[in-house]
Amino acid sequence: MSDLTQRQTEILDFIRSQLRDTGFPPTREDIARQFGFSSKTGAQDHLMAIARKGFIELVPGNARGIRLLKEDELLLSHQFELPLIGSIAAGTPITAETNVDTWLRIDPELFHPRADFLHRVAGHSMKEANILDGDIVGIHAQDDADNGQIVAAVMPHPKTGEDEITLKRYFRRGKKITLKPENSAPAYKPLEIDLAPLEGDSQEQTPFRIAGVYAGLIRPRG
Amino acid sequence: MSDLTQRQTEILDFIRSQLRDTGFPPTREDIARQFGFSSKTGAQDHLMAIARKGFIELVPGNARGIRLLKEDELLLSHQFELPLIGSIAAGTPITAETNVDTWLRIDPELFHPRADFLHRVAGHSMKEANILDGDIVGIHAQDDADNGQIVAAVMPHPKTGEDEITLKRYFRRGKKITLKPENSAPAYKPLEIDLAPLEGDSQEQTPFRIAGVYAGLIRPRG
DNA sequence: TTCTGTACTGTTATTTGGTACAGTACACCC
DNA sequence: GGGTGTACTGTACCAAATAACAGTACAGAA
Repeated sequence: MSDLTQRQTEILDFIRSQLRDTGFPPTREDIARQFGFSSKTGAQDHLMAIARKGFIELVPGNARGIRLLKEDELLLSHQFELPLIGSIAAGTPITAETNVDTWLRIDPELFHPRADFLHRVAGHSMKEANILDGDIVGIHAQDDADNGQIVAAVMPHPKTGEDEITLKRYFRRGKKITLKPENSAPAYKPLEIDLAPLEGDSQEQTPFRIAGVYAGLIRPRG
Repeated sequence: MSDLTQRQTEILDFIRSQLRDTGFPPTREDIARQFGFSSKTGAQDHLMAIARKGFIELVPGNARGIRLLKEDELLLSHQFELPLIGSIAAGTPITAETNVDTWLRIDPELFHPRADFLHRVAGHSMKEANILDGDIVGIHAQDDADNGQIVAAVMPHPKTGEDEITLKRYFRRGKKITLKPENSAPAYKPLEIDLAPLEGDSQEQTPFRIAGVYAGLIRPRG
């Protein structure tokens, strides 16, 4: 299924907003007026292109005969849902389909900052930050962080070598990064990373990156 | 606001079903055809009656210019939402409209047991159960609890006398109930309630009831 | 008894709206 | 260089749809 062009997306959005505001779809003339076309044929052409790409259905001979398709997914699934990310397949972006375990119906805007994905915490390394084993944390995607923030770090598992997400408190001083667990038990040791040896080395993959910052959590059991 | 007649209800239902099925409202002719009228004026008369009674709005000069009113609740129907309960008006059930501060888009089934409503925690009395000030807890509505469970208890505030929700760990031994905060600081003292004097006393209001059991939480900030 | 509201039929005027045809211009791909 | 797709303008026709006017019939309330 091909994608919509910029203009076609604008027009589809206008149809959506008209449906929301007025309760019925716009006419060709409504669309032409909205976008400053002097002829309704312009609108018609766009509608036929959008229909051909499968985003709407045009009902011939019916005034305002525009039916939105694939809106169930948009309205029910993705607008108010967040992907739960488990393990991360090599070379894929975090939120790639393959990494999504499931979608949970939670409004992303509930978190501050807004959550872009979720991750289920395993283990007790952040216990003293009140993040417990089994909690589902909301992560706001960004590739940098301030000192002292809790970040979702992506790095290979020491044994399996597979990329995984871990939560740690982030500190940076010059080229030295410290990822600190929030558990004072001796088993939990801060991780020190020196960026210096990696500089200019385009072959070697940086073994660590920030996927985002901690934005809150859900604890699904009483 | 007067009620609709049988026929008007049928016609309003037809408009709803057309909107659901086709994505846009019917014309006067669609309605006439559906109900076997030989003239579209019949449909028009009904529409004007339904509009006069406030159930729809007719947009003059617009084909299919029928707008459903009072449909918001029906459409987004709180299916994947939970009410956030603040203070509780005297003599109302917990989840009564008046007690609902807002609706949050969270799937009730995310919690175990299923959450029926949410409550925002104020204060640090449950700190050692890892429930912090500002957390939003999910509550599964039930009027009893097992020993050691965390419950949402409803009782009058000691100063204002207004009913409010507090979280406490619940213990019962015979007629004696203990509501225990999870904070070992000396300011937080267990509350002892003796049910015995209340028995058979129908005049006196029981000053405490269980609204439900703790089913998990959301922490909306990083 | 009259008035008001519901529930229609029948006809007609007028506007709204869909759609076809003929162009122009630009960008990208092979 | 030709083909295809996008992004429009401009004209025109005609079916779709609204809306107004004139009725009929019945039922319940004042």
